[in-house]
Amino acid sequence: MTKAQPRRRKDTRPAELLDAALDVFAEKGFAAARMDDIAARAGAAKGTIYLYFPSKEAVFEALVRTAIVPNLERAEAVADRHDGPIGPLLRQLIAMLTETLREQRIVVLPRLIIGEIHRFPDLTRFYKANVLDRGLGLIARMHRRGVDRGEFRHQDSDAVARLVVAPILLMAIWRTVFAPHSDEPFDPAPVLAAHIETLLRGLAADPRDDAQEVPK
Amino acid sequence: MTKAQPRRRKDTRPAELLDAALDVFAEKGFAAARMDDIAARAGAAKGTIYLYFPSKEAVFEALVRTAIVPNLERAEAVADRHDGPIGPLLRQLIAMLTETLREQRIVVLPRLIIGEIHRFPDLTRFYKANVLDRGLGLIARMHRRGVDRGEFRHQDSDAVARLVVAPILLMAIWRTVFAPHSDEPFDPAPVLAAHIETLLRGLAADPRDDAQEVPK
Amino acid sequence: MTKAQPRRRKDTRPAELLDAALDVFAEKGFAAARMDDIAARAGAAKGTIYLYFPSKEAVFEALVRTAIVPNLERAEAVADRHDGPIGPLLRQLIAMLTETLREQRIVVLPRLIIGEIHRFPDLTRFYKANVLDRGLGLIARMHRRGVDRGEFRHQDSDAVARLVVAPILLMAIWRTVFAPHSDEPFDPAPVLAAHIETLLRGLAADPRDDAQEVPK
Amino acid sequence: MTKAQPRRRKDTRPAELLDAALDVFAEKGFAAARMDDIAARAGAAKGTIYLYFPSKEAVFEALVRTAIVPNLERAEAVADRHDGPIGPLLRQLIAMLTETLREQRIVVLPRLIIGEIHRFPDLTRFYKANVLDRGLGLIARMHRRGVDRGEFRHQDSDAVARLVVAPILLMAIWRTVFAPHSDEPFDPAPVLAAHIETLLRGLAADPRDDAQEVPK
DNA sequence: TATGAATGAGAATTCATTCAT
DNA sequence: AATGAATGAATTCTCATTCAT
Repeated sequence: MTKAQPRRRKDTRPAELLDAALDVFAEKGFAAARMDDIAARAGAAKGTIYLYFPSKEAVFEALVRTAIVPNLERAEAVADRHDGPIGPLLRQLIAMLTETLREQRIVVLPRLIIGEIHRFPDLTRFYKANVLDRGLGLIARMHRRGVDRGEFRHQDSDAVARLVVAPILLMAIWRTVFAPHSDEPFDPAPVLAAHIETLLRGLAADPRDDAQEVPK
Repeated sequence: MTKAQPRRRKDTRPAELLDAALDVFAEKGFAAARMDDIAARAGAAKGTIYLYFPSKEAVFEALVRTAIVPNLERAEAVADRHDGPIGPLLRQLIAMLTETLREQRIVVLPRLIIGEIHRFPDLTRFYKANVLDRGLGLIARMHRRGVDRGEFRHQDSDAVARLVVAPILLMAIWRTVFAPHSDEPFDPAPVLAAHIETLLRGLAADPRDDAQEVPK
Repeated sequence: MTKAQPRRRKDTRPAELLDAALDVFAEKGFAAARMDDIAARAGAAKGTIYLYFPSKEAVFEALVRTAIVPNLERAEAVADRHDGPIGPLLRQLIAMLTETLREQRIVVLPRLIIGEIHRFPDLTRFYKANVLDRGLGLIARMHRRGVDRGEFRHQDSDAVARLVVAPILLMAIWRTVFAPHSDEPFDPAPVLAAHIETLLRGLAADPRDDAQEVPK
Repeated sequence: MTKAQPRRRKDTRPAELLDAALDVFAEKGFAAARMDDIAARAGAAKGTIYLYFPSKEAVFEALVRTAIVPNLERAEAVADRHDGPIGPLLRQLIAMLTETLREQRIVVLPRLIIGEIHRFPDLTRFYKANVLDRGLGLIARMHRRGVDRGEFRHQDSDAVARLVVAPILLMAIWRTVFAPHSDEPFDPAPVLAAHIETLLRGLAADPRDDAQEVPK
């Protein structure tokens, strides 16, 4: 009954569909998301999705593959350009990650990935290699640089990298899973402040160095 | 046409079924888990589940409601009994949580809950109130006690509580989601060591106090 | 959990069960009635029904077989004993049928039988032979007697018998099917009055004979 | 794995499905009718039904809502157009109803409705208001007109309306319920003749007026 | 390219029936 | 005689996928 939009630019359609898919997956999870829903939210017919993606699985994979890497590349660019003490860089990277996850659309991805990715072995490997190992590797390298500079104590840098991101990811999850069903709004600011403060003190070679204010 | 073998196990059956459900949900997620699978793994017929739980949703709810609170109560008992410096208590609580999540059966729960609980508003509220707020509250109280004793710096105790658990939960998730699809085995020990070390230094009023070894 | 009533008199149990079955079938129809419901309403356990009836079908059959014939026999007794003009006898038989169907428990039977009996070929034959043909036959014989006495016009007595019972059965159906969902209560009295009045005038050899009042 | 053959029949499909549903409901009753059966008889797949009706209940409702009203409207048109004595009109209306119910497809509806409609409260109200009250109202109005013209005796017209239809409905029920399980074929003609004859004599102000032959 | 009617495998749920106690 | 836990066949409904238009 609906007349198709005259002609959709073939090259923007996939992105529109993935955009819609993100919303629907976020709302219902992978299994409960219906292709109909995704199509409807993208203003397309169900069959149209199959012109661009061979299956529902493929939609999920494409979504995960495309949604995060660009953000990671921005972080890498910042780190590459950086010079000088590592503490402030770490603050900045944490701020970037936090900022990314503040965006309403993206914040659901950690939950979605944690909840659903285990059924996609290929995607899991891709994600681990191209997002997690790469992102954690970046932070680990920065930490190692800080150790080399005498700024940080000597610690297992790969382990430290996990400590850096854990509270931020958990806040994102909290916001999508529990905050919507809670009475009081959740304010991430104090947690973020405590995280940076505690982390940098905990990492510092001489903790006294790091009594600066939390930015943001 | 029917083969009945009533083994008169009315009182043990629910636990057996939830046990089986934990495995199946862990393996497939909520949506992909089939009642047939759960029944089969419990050595029962499909219909038997419905003698004890009115729906698949109810099985999930019962599982989440019963699986965690006992562990939390053990932690509370330890904290109640504790006297003296808080640092070692915090180490002990972290060790308990880690130990609980080391058990193969339970480790999947964080992933399962994060991935699926959003479709169960009542359960979400229950879980937030009876597990998260309660568990985080316990840690926050301990931290506050440490601040009062002059052992810890003054910080937002509710925020700190999140920092305490975040790396441990994320390790549990890592183990169920990414480790199975990875080549190298994942060793949580160094992360745990770095976590305790960094955390206690970061929290300490005088970081130098806390140069002890990680117990593990 | 319920301790069985010490010992149920074996001979009253079937009747109690059929009594319960009547209520449950009436409320839900045959297919939607659960053996559990019937047992519960009879204060027995589900398995108990199977001590007396081999199947749900058998319960229905027993119910239909036993519920009506006694009423019919009472009518036959009245007719056998009767002497004199047939008009008043017809009034009395109509009143008896009406009275039987006024009883709340029995009124549902016409609907139940009409709705469900077609799935029970044996029962259908039994019911047709032992209730319908027998009841209609009784009325037809009475009509024929009236014709012979010169009281009624000559008409097909078998056909007339159907005319006699049709409005009464339809009122019973109306009461169970439509009256419960209606705002105004349904009053069968005027229909019954009109029926007797119209019928006896319609049958009478000389209609003028039958201008008496309707008894009610 | 799937064989799709969209024959673009969106506008005729619902009617085809209801047609099939009438047959299947007639044969098995509502509860025992399987969606598979209905689909198969309509030459469609099970899922197709759900494109047009949200549930089995909805199919039944749609069937009842659409199957009868048109017939009623034809009767109203006849009555509206009618002028002159009411007796012949009544004969004609009775003949129309009889004729409608002679059609093999429709004759099952009274049984079906009586047996199953009680589980559909909305439909029951709809049916009572739009079929029964409307149809009985039509006949009652005609009767009242006959009383006004001095053609009929004074009687409760609403009650009379029920007397008019009762034998016809019961014959329809007889034909679907008992005749198929009976040895001798059931011939409605003599009952119909007796009905019209008896009724019109019974209603007539001066019964002698109505010694005409029964048509049909 | 785009559509959406049609398909049918698949899964949750129900409940008559059985039988060990 | 009575019980009620256990069974599993049966049925509704869902939705990813196909393909004629």
